[in-house]
Amino acid sequence: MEPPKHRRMTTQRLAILAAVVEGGDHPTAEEVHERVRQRLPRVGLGTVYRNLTLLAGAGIIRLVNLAGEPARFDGKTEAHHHVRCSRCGRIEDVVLPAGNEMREWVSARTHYEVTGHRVEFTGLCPNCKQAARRRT
Amino acid sequence: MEPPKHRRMTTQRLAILAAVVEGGDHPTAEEVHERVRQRLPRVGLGTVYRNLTLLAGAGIIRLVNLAGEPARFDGKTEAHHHVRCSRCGRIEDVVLPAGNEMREWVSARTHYEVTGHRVEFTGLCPNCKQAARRRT
DNA sequence: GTACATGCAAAAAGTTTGCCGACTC
DNA sequence: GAGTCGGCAAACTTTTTGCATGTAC
Repeated sequence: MEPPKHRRMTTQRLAILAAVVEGGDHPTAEEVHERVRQRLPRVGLGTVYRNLTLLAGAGIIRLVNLAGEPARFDGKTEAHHHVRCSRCGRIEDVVLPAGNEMREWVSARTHYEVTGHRVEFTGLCPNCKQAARRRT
Repeated sequence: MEPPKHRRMTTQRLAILAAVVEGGDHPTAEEVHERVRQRLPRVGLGTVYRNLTLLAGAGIIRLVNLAGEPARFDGKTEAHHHVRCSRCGRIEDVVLPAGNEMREWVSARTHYEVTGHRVEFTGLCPNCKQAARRRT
């Protein structure tokens, strides 16, 4: 369970990183796999998953992970959210304003017809706050 | 692909509905299965999925479907969002205010230490807006 | 040379589906 | 009695993992 001490920059890892960053989109692991295989045909899907997870853990790429579909990866690590088309599944970036009327704002900005949004908060519940305090 | 014309209220369907509504929590399909099997031991997981999907489609329960975990179901159908503990996975309800400072507000209201939130918009992209118009 | 990384294949986890007999209306 | 529904098991999709070999440092 110990994380590795040193990272090695292998051909595969570099190609996987490039496939996510240079695409400028939000590929699934499977899509990354296809792209990488055009240059390195022997790369396995397991390797793709391992490296995407590792790169996301290092903060080099972002795990998008929208609900109800396979995970996607994003070369842009700055804070931003996403619009997803409920019909074709297409995903685009959205930078939220601080203020109100978010749906209208997003709709005007992206030319999507925004029909819904989901907000999900994460954090520590009261029990876990205590538990974390004890262990620190 | 045609949906059934008439719904029948079977013992199993009723028990599955009860397991979600009476629990007052956010069970996964597997958890619903366990609860139902205490009274009806021969119920299969497939039946549970079929009925949860059907009930959610009819708007009787809600599919929660947080990112990165198995789908969950919610007996409360009014508009509300969720806080999830990133440590133990516990999920609670949150009703959002219209205004700003959402994270602080959620934190004060739920006693969670809110460390992150995700916002995901859904709708129709420009292409699909046109396509939908054509078909209507 | 040593640890980390890859390839391959098997397995795990979550969900869907096909078939046929059973039950609801 | 017609048509929906449930039980069971198989299949499917996405992701993880074990193991022997390969490779960056």
